[in-house]
Amino acid sequence: MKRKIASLLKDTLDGLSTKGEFRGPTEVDLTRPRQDGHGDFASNVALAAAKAMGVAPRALAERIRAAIPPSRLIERVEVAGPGFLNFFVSAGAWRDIVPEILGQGDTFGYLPANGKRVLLEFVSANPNGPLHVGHGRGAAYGDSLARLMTSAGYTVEREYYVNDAGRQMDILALSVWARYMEACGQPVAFPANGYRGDYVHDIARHLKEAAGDSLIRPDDAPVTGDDIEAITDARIAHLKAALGPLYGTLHGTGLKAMLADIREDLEEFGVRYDRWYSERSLVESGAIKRALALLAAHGDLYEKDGAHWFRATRYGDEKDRVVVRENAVPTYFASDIAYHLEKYERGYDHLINIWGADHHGYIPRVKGAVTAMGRDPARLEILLVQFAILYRGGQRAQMSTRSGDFVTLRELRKEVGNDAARFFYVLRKSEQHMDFDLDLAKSRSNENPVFYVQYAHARIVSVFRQMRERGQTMAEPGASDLGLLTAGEELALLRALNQYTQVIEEAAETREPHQLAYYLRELASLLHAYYNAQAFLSAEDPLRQARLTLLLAVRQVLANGLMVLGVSAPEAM
RNA sequence: GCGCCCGUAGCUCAAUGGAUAGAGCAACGGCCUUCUAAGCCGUUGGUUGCAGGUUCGAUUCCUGUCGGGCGCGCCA
Repeated sequence: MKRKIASLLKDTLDGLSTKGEFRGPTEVDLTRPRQDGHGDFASNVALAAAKAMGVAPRALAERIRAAIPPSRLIERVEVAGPGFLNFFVSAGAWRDIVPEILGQGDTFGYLPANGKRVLLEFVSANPNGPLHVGHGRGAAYGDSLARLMTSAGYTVEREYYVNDAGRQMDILALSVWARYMEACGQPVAFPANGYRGDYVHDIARHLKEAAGDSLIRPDDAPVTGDDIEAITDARIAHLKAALGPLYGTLHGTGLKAMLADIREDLEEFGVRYDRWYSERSLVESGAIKRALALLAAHGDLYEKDGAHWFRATRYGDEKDRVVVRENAVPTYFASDIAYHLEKYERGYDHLINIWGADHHGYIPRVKGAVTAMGRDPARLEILLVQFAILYRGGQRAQMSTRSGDFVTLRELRKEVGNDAARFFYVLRKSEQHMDFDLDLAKSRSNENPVFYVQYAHARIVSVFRQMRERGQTMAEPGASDLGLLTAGEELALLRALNQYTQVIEEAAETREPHQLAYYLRELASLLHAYYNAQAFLSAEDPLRQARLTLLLAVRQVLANGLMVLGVSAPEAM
């Protein structure tokens, strides 16, 4: 609808321009006014152009108004305020959306494919513990964005980058080994910075069942000083030497167990990945060497203090960054450079990374490396999801994977259900710090707005259930006379239905799923008001048919919108 | 200290550079012999942290300042 009005206005302005009666912006800016009396759409062209033309805004607006040709779309156009043009759309034009929705069904709201391939990488949490509620926000946001962009015409692939190569995984292995030794009746000192969660015990038990006592070794690593990190590194090195090839079994057991847990958790949450991309595979394929060679060829690598450095300051970063350590082991950053190069080589039109806000300082170096390798950094979009600050019993709750003191995503899902959790997460825009009240989120109360939207859907289904119970029937939707829909609530609903496609498009382009969540709440609100104000089944026949047809369209849009957010549309509550 | 994000009603949050800044929850008053009351209708609630600037017009853009979060590893 907006597009139709905009083109009508644009044609008018073009006409005036050729007659020399208008000079101004060629792009037509059309907005939806907040206030009822200001029409359905408003344009500020007269305000914007008046100064340059040296005329009064209202007078110019009046001239434009007079030049707008009559159209069945428009009931009237008013000049208001300082010089706004307010368009009032005719009821008939609004009603056209109903057959369109019913004709397209589940695919209503899908924009034509735009041929663009997008890679969306999100969550990518280290597999050294279960996902917690902080990861849940990234998961809900990323998956909703993927669905949203799919609906907006993109071809989207979801990817999870598995950090299976680093020191953190060695620390998990060491932690599992310590618990394993305990389980074998040979307790050893638990690493000071090890992972203390219960899941480590579980993995250790499974390891004992599978490997018996074959991994028992004396805990006699030479330990000196009081540097916790150094002690841990020494123990890891010692354990690797003591276990030999069996270290791979230990490491692999921890990794596999955590990955399986994360994968199952996400799938139950409605998030399915197209690819789980292993960091280790980059080491093994030589991709890291290749990426570093590219940087070197570009003159952006140098040696200092026995390490290899990327000249990140050349690309706007605060300092240069190490890519190969003194001990010849590449850093995580080196893997990431190779990973991004590989993403570019796969030929996507656009790359999106969703990161936790704590990684924002990492952006300049990654973009810098990409630029240095001759790739266009503009094609890499990094979206940050702010932390959720957790409150439990009115107190801030600490979240630490190390200590094992955290609320898992699985626990939250079990308490509130997937629907409530997903909706709750995407109701806040991602860059907003979010206060997550666990007691509120876990209480299955009507304070959770997802029920409000789902109830609207269930209510409509229920009307049709009642209809059948009363022995009434509904004719083909196309046969009803929608012209009978003249009540205020009906026009409000029709207007809202006309907005849906626009909401999808804007939410996708701005990467803001919360826009859709708010829209659905608004649509649900209009439905509830309609429900309370008008009778459907007891209305006279032609009117009843028209109203039921409208309800079908509303139900369809609610269902489609909820689907994009990964939330179910229940038939009954 | 430097950098990034945020600051809007009692609480949690919206608001595409536009007109009188909106919802939900909380509080208060109404609405179930008729399609689900997880609902509806109404009332109360604001110096958009503060001070400047740009603009016909600023919650939105710019500068400064205060407050909160995060980052500034040869961790990932």
